[in-house]
Amino acid sequence: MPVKHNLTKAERLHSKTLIDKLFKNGTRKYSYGIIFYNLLTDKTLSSDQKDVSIIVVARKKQFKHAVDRNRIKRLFREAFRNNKHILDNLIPDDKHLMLGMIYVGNGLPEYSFCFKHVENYLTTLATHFKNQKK
RNA sequence: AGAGUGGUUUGUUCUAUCGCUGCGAAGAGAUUCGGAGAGGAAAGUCGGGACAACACAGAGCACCAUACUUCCUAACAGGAAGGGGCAGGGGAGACUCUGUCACAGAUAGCGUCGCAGAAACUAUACCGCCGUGGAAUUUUAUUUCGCGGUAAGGGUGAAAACGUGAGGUAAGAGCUCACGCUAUGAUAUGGCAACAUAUUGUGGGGACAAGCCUUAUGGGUUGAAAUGCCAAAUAAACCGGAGAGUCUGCUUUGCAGGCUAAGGGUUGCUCGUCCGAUUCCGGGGGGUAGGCAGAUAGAGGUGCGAGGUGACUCGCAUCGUAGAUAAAUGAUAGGACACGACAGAAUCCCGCUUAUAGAGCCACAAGGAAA
RNA sequence: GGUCCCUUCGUCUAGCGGUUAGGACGUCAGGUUUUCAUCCUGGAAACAGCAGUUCGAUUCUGCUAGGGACUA
Repeated sequence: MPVKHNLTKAERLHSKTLIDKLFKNGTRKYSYGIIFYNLLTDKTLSSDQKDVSIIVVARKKQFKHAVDRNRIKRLFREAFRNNKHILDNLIPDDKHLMLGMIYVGNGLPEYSFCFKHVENYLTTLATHFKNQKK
């Protein structure tokens, strides 16, 4: 069975209040120049979103050119798109998972780098949810 | 021959799979199909507009901008052509070529010109030059102390009352004259004009206006986080300041009306003007932070023809060309070549400035190294 | 997106076009002390960059770079 690799608008975080909540209350993890945030909320708060939604951040102070910021966001979105099947059917039905990624590494990342670290993070999250279900 | 510098034009491409944002079609829907999808600078936000909101009887002041002329443009601190200055080159010369210039006014006024120097602005007397009075030395003469004249010579400085020659004088001086330089007025000729040339009159110490300023011209303020509509939500909380006087009517408290006035508007100030008691102004707090419009066909591009020295304008034909809202162009695999620079739309447009690998074209050529 | 402001020793700051660019803290050297601290003396150390105006620019003007503030 082929896995779907879509990334629609509903899977991207765009509400300002939810973003503020994520970066204020979310659990934080740092690895290899990437800061990950995740937060589970009730689905009623974000009715138009799907089960999982993400946001990618590249700081303007660190990356002066808009070209570089766009590139980083695209690479991380691509990495998430190709790895999000790991979390399929693991989120509770009444909950909604928000993910945030801030890239603070030096220089522009390679795609293989992004792919590897996003995959690692998602698998750790997946094992965490599996344990919770049991 | 090549490396280099400056200007200008251009600014990788093909196939497959997965994926993103609008649009169109089909479908009850999930979804499927078709087609479109960053730049010459999208950047800086330096000018100017379009558009929108608010304001606007009027006058004065302040503030800001511009500054050789004519033209182009919707407009501009932009552009074109011309004029002038400066620098450099060529030429025996007449002259010519190239580059560059924020290029109105210093004879409206104020201010500044450090150090050095005698003196730095109604100029100045340190040395020197000349005249003259006194003293010393035995006289010619020299030295010295005063008074007066002088800007030729000296040295200082970025800058010291125009240069050369003659006259003139005690010595000198545009003090006078000739020639020249320069400022300005008048006339004539050429040019739309800036200006140029000629004749003639008057005059002669600067510099700085990217110091204040003067003159002329122009400028209402704020910018898509503007603005309009819908939905949701709420607070007439609290603090500070001002809430005065007088007249009339009703039935005492009080209420209503008029006048002056506090206050407010006139988007900097003053006058003026308008509003002016169910209070006004300021601070501060609470809620919401979603959607639609604005928003992509426009001072549009391309080609041809005509006009103009040119910027540009006119006519005809033709093209359909991003529209997101945490924000769309990416990833993987495989080829081609020069191995891909600067760099990503956020209301739109015109300019300017800055960045830019490689390739094409044009111009420039100093010094060094190698053969 | 828009409107503005600021860059001076290592840090915080003064600076009327002509200055040896001043001060404080820090730093270095010497002295004082048995030694350290304090104290005393002395030194090094800066105008963000590039052009223009001017006899002369940290100061005035333009461009570039960096930093900051405000704005529903």
